[in-house]
Amino acid sequence: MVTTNFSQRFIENPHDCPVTRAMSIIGGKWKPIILNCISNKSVRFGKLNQLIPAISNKVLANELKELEAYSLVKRSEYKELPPRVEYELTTKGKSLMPILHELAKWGNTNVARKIITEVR
Amino acid sequence: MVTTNFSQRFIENPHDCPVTRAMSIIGGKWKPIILNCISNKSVRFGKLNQLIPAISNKVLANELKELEAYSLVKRSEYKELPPRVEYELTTKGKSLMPILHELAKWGNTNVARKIITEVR
DNA sequence: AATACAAGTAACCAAATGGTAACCACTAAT
DNA sequence: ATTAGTGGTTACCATTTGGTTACTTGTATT
Repeated sequence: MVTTNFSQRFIENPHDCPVTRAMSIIGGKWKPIILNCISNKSVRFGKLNQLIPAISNKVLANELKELEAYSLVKRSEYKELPPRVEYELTTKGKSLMPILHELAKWGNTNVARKIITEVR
Repeated sequence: MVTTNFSQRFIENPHDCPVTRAMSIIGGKWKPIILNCISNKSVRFGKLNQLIPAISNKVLANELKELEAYSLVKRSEYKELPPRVEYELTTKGKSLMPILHELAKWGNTNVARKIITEVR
């Protein structure tokens, strides 16, 4: 049985640790940001690129593909002209919302703000 | 005013987004795992290396230094022989516990387990 | 005299990640 | 004929991150 507290447990296989599992799935530089952007509604590729201007379309495409492979995100292609592709959270993806919510909450604290402005 | 929901907001500066702030502080490959390991009690350097065997001591030392610079972790050096150094969460560091908790909770779900075993 | 322990550091190298710019397909509008 | 819009892909390169091994410091033990 695997528990949540690993403070004193030797982890032979890194993936026996739930935090390691979670981080290896959504721990990329951009994944939580992307997930957050599509957490309310489906969003088009181009719109995501606008919402996250610092990401290149190559990386955005890669990250979305990965999230789709994990079935956390659903890609819907509409055969229109010009083409339209929408991304949204699947039910599995929505199970990440408590994490995203806590991340956003903490990221809004003064602790986080100060670290960004003073240390980084 | 900065809100938590950015679905339709253009983010000129990435750090205007709370999720981006949070990820740029604790988003490293090892940081949440380290924080999780010291979340209950102070832990020695060598013990951390045992708890997270996949991390090299160079990287562990670097990550701890960064977390210390952010005042999320406190380093206590005991002038004994052989030397003893203990790491623990500061009050600020403890404010991360809801995130760590949600990460661990999600990492324990079947959704996460299946992604690890089937996709990665 | 050599070895061990703990907590690192230094030098060096390998791999992963990220970024840039150009390009493609399709059709409509100019 | 060219340009525009959308959602990418490809090739190439730069940066970041991570890993390995050896070394250090100081005392105690063998």
